[in-house]
Amino acid sequence: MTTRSSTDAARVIPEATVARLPVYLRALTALADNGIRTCSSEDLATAAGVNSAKLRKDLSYLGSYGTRGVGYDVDYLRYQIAREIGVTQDWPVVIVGIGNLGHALANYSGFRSRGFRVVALLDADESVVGQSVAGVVVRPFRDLEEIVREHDVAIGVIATPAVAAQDVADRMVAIGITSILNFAPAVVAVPEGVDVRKVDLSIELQILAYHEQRKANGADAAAAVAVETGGGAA
Amino acid sequence: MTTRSSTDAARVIPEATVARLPVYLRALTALADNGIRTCSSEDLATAAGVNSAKLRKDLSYLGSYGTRGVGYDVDYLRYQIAREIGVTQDWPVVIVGIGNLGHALANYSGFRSRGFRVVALLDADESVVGQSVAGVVVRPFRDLEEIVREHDVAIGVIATPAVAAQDVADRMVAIGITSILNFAPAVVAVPEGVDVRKVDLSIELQILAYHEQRKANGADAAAAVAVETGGGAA
DNA sequence: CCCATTTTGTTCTCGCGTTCACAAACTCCT
DNA sequence: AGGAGTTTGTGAACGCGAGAACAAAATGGG
Ligand SMILES: NC(=O)c1ccc[n+]([C@@H]2O[C@H](COP(=O)([O-])OP(=O)(O)OC[C@H]3O[C@@H](n4cnc5c(N)ncnc54)[C@H](O)[C@@H]3O)[C@@H](O)[C@H]2O)c1
Ligand SMILES: NC(=O)c1ccc[n+]([C@@H]2O[C@H](COP(=O)([O-])OP(=O)(O)OC[C@H]3O[C@@H](n4cnc5c(N)ncnc54)[C@H](O)[C@@H]3O)[C@@H](O)[C@H]2O)c1
Repeated sequence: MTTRSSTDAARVIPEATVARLPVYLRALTALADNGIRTCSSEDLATAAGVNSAKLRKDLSYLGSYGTRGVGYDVDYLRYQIAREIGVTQDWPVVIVGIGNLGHALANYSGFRSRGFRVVALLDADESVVGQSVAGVVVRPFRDLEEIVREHDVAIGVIATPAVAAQDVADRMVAIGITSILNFAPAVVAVPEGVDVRKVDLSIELQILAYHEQRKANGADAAAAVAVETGGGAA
Repeated sequence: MTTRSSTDAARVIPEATVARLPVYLRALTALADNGIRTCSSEDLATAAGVNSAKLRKDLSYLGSYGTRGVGYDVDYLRYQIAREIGVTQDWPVVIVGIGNLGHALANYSGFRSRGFRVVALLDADESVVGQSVAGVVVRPFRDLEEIVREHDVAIGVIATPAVAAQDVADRMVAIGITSILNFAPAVVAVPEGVDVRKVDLSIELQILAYHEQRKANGADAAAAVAVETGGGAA
């Protein structure tokens, strides 16, 4: 009824699983680097920091790539996960906003090794444009459309101040970018069909602070109770 | 029965809600900056990028800080959320690994304005130690204990290469740090009672790549079907 | 060749989070 | 004062994800 290959029939991978596949991929790469050719779900789960039942369930959404009684072939599974995620070829990426963070991102070697290729660095500030960062010359933001068309870019990274984030996102969307990674602490609205993921340092720290405060309060309360009951640990 | 204040009686805030409180806090700050003194759950939900039912339910875990028929007082709610998260005072933070990313973090002004204060920058590389970054002199990693004791630091940030992450984390935990924000692409194991949060650029990009690939495949499949059925949209 | 052992793939159950829908509570206008 | 109009706070239904538990499949030894 369609020309689809049998491998993608009705496969809907849960979002929670999709978010873990890259972790498994990284763990498998680490195992391979250590010369390990086969591993059990237990081994891989430990390396990835999850429990083995969850790991097996996640992998089962991709297909049956293990061998019962044996485990998984590291290289084979690695390839299958990479194929599923879509990082067997490199994705071209543009970074907009070459300030403190943009510089760090441009210098990040992990991009290339994990399925991405920075094809351009863009900034609106004329004093930044023309600088060479990590061997790439920063180009003016207005060149975005030309670059996106030339390299068929689908993924854009926003590393501008928060006030500029929505404008940059709007421009990206208008030009045809359909996936955005946003480092600016701002909610960006995009039309249906465009994915936005947010990386927010302050939020992460504030979540830690919340739990830290609870730990302190809990300790206080426990101490208070201990005093009241006259109880003392051994 | 205890000396606890009435405000923390049996309040267990769901983790998903905790993760959104910082977003609400930021949205409220933005509203306040625009001179808005009161807002409805609908307004705030829009600013925070969530739906209003979820927002109200989240806020209800903190208490009843709104007024029916009116909405929320922006400053009052902002204070209540900040108090709940624990960012009414600043948390001292140390950053370990002053490379590309560490530099960007050290220069990030958003720390200070959101409840955190960088008390030290640390690195194991002697050629980095002594450099002044964002007005702070980088100190040798071995000074960690002294600094943590002096400033009563509970939160540490890891921005070292992946291979060093576990060692750094172990050292932090040994010294008494109980919350870690890890930027290195590595799973770090910590004892119970220590919180670790991970920020991983590559994982975020790979998740985007997965959906991007699906969009492409979906379009292909739709096109294939269109061809097969002889169907053509207007 | 058969059986014990290992390890996967899957089913089932439980709990959490999201969303809907509405009663309660407040304001403002007449 | 009373009623119309708003908006909050929450009870209930639903769906998804986590984890336990087990059947199916492969290996290797006797
Ligand atoms: N530095 C960090 O470690 C860090 C951490 C977390 C979040 N962030 C966030 O990341 C973003 C960037 O941070 P930063 O420290 O690099 O800021 P920055 O001010 O150093 O750099 C921002 C860059 O964006 C450029 N820019 C501004 N408006 C633009 C536009 N409309 N189009 C294109 N480029 C534009 C500026 O010219 C500048 O070069 C900010 O939103 C910040 O809140 C930074
Ligand atoms: N640069 C980025 O934009 C980026 C993005 C995502 C993730 N990361 C990750 O963040 C981490 C840092 O990235 P980077 O580009 O800044 O790397 P980098 O190599 O520039 O900096 C790492 C720093 O850590 C120091 N270091 C190494 N071992 C240490 C130890 N045991 N104790 C203390 N300090 C030590 C090094 O001296 C160096 O200064 C890496 O794990 C990287 O994968 C970086």
